[in-house]
Amino acid sequence: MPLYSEERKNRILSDIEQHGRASVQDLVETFGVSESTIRRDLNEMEKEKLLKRTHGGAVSNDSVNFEPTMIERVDRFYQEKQKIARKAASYINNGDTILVDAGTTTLPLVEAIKILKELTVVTNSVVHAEALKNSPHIEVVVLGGRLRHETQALVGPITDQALDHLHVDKAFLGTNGIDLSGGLTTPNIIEASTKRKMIDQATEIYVLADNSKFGKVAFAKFGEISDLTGCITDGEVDLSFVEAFHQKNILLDIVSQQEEGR
Amino acid sequence: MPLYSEERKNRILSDIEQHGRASVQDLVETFGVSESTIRRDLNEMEKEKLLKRTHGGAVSNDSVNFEPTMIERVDRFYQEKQKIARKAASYINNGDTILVDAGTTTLPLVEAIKILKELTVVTNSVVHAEALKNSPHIEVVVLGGRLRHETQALVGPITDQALDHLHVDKAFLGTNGIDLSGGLTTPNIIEASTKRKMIDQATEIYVLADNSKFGKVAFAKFGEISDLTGCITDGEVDLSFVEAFHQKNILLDIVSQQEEGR
DNA sequence: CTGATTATGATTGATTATGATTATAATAGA
DNA sequence: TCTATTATAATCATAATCAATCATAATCAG
Repeated sequence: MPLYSEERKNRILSDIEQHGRASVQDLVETFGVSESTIRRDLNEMEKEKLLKRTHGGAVSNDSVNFEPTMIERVDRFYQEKQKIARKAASYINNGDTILVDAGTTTLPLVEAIKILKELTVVTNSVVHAEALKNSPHIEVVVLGGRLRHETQALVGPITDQALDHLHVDKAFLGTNGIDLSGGLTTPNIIEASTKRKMIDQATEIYVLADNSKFGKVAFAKFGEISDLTGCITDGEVDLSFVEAFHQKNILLDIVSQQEEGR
Repeated sequence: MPLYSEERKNRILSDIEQHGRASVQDLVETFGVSESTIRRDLNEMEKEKLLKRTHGGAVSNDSVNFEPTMIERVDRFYQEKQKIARKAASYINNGDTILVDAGTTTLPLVEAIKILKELTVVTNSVVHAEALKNSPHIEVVVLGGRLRHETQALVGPITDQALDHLHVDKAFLGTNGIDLSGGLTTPNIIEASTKRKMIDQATEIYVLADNSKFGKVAFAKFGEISDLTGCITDGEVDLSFVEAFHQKNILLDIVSQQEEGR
């Protein structure tokens, strides 16, 4: 179902306010409309002083957006994560029940799935839940648990226990390390336990990992590569991984790294 | 059975508020009337500021500027709630494990307790958890559950089940109605169930209720006044309540209305 | 009853949203 | 710098949607 221009503009605006900027190309992909439409939207909103137009996109006009360095830091790999997230979103269908792990890599995913309907999203992240709080057509289920201040993730026995009683079609996890022998790893042992549980409770398991995670092994292991249904990443992936994934019949989806702006 | 136009308009409005949007075509099919009629309805309701018209349909006026309305709602009795919250905070000691119910009345409470140390805060609100995310000396536990978009509260079986395994020293609840015979009530039956569970799992139970809640009875009951340890409120409370609370030996803490300037 | 009012549906020319195209402008790379 | 690439505004075509209008039927007042 197509969005009305009002809705689209609202989402563009919140996207820009959240991330400081947006490119025409990304918005085209996000909303599935033409460049003309996006440009018209941006120009109209600029007239209303809601944002500032730039070549290739627009930036936030809001004085609320302090500290350009902060935006920069958050946005460091924003483009890559955005692309990975959009690709991951393409695996999701209307009516699915999905599980979205906490983490900065999966956060753009919940942004990307806002346009879907009749979706049930289970998450162990307060931030992800907040991002979906104004999407009335998406059923949001938050796993309980102890809030880890470091990662804003909910972890621990309450989380694992909540997962016990749930089963989802697809799980989308982040990881700190993905290695052929070391498997899937993360620095925190309690988060690893929760991630493991997520794998157990999902039919299909996808990992979102930018290419810097490949070949890395962190402290706590939460799964093997063979546990996966697929992995979505970007950039150059070592041939050994490509072969190993192919041999195990695991999907390896690599989004192109064509850079833009800045 | 033909609908009267008023009835149709009401249903269109609730449809839009529920789903955030509606298309002329869908409404035509839903109500079996012509496009002209639907457009007239929508235009009239737009004049009354009940919704926002778009090409092809209409979107909710609330969801478009959800943020301001939410802030507005929070701010409505902000001064009063602030005072009630500060008073409630005085019942909390370092080292306590407390439960804070979702709601606009209890939100200032978590702001007020940030200064305390060694506190464990259990909450069923994503918003409350977010407010505490940068307080590393406070252990935050989020109850899981389905996110109710209307109140941003987590409710349902997952929430209740998470509560099963917890016990807290003090619970701080909001309520929509507090009445001598009607007890404690709230409009939503699922939220009532969660509130009931909270009462069961706490040693001391406090209700935060501004004076407009007294004598009100909402749809779903979650407890009796005799369940309470105390009630913190403001303004003028009817003498019958004062006597009843005194007789049941329940604390009734009334913060004065013109305390501190502004 | 009659005439007025109201709600509705049908018709139609006008308006809007959108995508495609193209010549121009801005940017990046050599 | 100059050139290639990319983004842009301006234009046009088209399909969807709309407002305005009129006709009809139901309802209401007297």
